Amino acid sequence: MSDAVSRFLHSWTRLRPDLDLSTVAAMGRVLRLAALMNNITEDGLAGAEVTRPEFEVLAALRRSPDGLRPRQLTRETIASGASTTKRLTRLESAGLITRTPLERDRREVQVRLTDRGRTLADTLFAAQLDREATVLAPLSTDEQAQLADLLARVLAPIDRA
Amino acid sequence: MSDAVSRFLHSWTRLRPDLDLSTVAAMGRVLRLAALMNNITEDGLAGAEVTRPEFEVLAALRRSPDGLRPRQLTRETIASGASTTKRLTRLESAGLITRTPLERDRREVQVRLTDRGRTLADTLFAAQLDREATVLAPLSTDEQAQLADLLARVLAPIDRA
DNA sequence: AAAAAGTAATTCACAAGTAAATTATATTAG
DNA sequence: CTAATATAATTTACTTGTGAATTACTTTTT
Repeated sequence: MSDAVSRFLHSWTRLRPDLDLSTVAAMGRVLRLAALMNNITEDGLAGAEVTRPEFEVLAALRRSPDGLRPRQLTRETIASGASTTKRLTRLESAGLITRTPLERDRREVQVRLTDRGRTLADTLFAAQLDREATVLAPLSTDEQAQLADLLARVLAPIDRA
Repeated sequence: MSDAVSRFLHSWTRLRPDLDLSTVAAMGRVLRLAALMNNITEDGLAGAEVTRPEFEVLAALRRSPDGLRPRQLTRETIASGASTTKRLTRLESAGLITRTPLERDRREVQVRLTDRGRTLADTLFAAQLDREATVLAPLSTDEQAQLADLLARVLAPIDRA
């Protein structure tokens, strides 16, 4: 395999034969694939009404029919609270979401997609699935499932709700 | 599996049974694991002399004994040129790297680790390997190799030098 | 050899992200 | 019940990242 990580590994093995580099082969590639996929997504969203992080907020809301609170969005998108507030302010003034204070606890806010927000989320999500399918094309359906399973086992302990 | 992505998938399947969500199981987890691993790395580097992106520059330089040019660092770290310049300026004034104009083409610059930079890179890299090993612990050595192999095949077409 | 085109690094102007402080509300302890 | 503590969202002050313009060359064309 001649990706950047295999060159990386080769250099390190020669320089530091004392180190156990076995994790780099897997984790280095996870990090690199994610960075490249994020670039591909951003290119695909060029000219769209929202950026990639904003799209991630829309996608999280799309699959929660009753909406979510900012705190949950922060966790789902792995961002800071401050950045969630900024994205919500931007999405609200673009007419893609609404924010309504909760009755039972007025510190909290319920965030919901507007109709326009839902339509946009659906359009962009379909395009995102296409981009992901293109990138994953080198693997068979079985292999993709195998990959998903291995990753799920790594994630389970560190990605608890 | 009860990670965030499996809940994500479950919701989407109910909402949009028309979509082919098979890619999300794998790619969604790649993106999520990378984001969580980056957080873990940043926590681990708290109090260190460099940030995670700066560490990535040091690591790329560490495995290139003759140094690299900014352009190559930009590609290796998947960043913008402007951001590479900023990081190099910062690392240079911290005494961790040197920048020397090349003889054969004076537009270019050779970036090299100082002794202190190399020592720091080695220390931080060893700690990074430990963190990665901890995260990957749910998988056997064989499974980690299998994961690496699947990812390498996805990366090969999109990660050419 | 001069002009035009191309390229590497940097600078500039601005956008996006975050930790820490603040505001508003709810919960717990005395 | 009041004071102290805790929590959610936001604001503030600042850091980091980036596209586009600039600078300093090098290469190609005529």
